[in-house]
Amino acid sequence: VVEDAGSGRRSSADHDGGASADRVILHVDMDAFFASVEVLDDPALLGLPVIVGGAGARGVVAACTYEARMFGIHSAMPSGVARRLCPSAVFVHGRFERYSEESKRLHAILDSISPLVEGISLDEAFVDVTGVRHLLGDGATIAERIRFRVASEMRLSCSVGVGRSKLVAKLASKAAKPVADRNGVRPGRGVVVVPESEELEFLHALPVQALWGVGRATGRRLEGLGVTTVGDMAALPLGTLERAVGAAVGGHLARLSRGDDPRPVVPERAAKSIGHEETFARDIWDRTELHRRLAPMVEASANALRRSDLAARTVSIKVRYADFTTITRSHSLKVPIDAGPAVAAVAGALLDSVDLSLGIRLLGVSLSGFGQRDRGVQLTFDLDPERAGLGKGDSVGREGGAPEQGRDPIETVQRSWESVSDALDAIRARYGDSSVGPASLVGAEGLRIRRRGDAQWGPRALPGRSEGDDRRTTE
DNA sequence: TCTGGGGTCCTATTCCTA
DNA sequence: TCTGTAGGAATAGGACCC
Repeated sequence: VVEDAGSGRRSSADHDGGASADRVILHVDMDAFFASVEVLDDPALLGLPVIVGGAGARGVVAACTYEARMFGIHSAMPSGVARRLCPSAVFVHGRFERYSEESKRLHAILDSISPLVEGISLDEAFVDVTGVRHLLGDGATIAERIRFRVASEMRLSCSVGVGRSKLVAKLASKAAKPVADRNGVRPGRGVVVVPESEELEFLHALPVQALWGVGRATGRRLEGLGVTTVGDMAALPLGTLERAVGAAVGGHLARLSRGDDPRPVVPERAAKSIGHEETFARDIWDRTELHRRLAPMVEASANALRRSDLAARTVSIKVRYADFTTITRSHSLKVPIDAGPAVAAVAGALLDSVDLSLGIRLLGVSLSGFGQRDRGVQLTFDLDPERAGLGKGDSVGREGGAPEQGRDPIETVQRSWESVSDALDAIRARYGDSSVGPASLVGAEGLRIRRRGDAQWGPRALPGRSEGDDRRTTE
């Protein structure tokens, strides 16, 4: 492991360019993670078909137990379909915070194994163990050790794939998982090791959809070429593949199909965007109402931005119409912003440019184009306050000093709210999220600042019904 | 069957500027 | 000053992942 002097970041590519034949990468994947945590916390659920996700008409399945999978239920399936397939299923609205806790425990275990751990989501991670084999044994031994520790310390189960690359490790962990179908649940192997000598045989037998990057659209296009397995793809001329799916994706897939995947395990990836979005229980046509729904998402996003010590140049909104067509509108500023009112001004203007006549099903806001927060004093060459655009008697705060004249109005909003935002953050850090915030966010139950995962799996209430509050529901 | 919320990455087009 | 061009940035959409 080599420390990169520039970024201070380490990665497994530093060994020898990443393509080494003796790399050993583990992919650790928790089994039915969210659902397993729910069963862990409520043993009465043991052995039942449990679905974590939105129970409302517009909800989807986030995770489910293997007992639910026996009915054909899987993640991302509309909840209505899941309920039809298994009317006796127990729906549980997920608890993001709780899963985050368990995820931290998983990462603590993995971090104690190797410094090269790359989290993919709450429930999976890559671990490069190339450099720790002399201490802990070969890949299979380390994989078994991880499974043992997850079982004994977390009382949960996981599957581990071992291979020379991320691609193979990931597919191997999938092969290690339990399988559920109409005939019942068959336990998985737990650990699957794919040695280099068996790599191509293992890969080529898989359907193309198994490859990371091949979803429904790409899968259909490949099927048009008669390509259904990874082996078919490896046999396809590169030009044909590139014409079918584009140069970048085509080249990438061609390499993967030959087992060529030098991507390193990179700990601590920096975020590139932060945002919130919400599907409404009923479509909304009213512009004022949409602005009202946008406000908490903007406030939460700006808040998250500042917590990460970032500011964003680009503000985007996303609108999904009743017919499911989705559009985005974005605006980039000269100066990065992080104050809620500045973001609100841009997002609000973008929303005003959108036609609402079809009815809006989903609204979201996203911030990107990150730069560091700039709280320094903006110097001006013009020291005469009159000519610098500052009226006589204007008080100049620590962020003041730059001329207001010619400045982007959004930048003016940003500058004037910076101190307030800092004060809000300080108060929230000390007294909690609901201690202070914009008056526009005060609702029936007081002030509530949104957090990631608050609206994870769709609106809770079914259209036409009152808001349901029980976390657990069955029909 | 009717589709969530958090993201990343790629591509095509348009706009701006040198 | 006008025009053509090329490259980069901005914008929008779409595919994909968990």
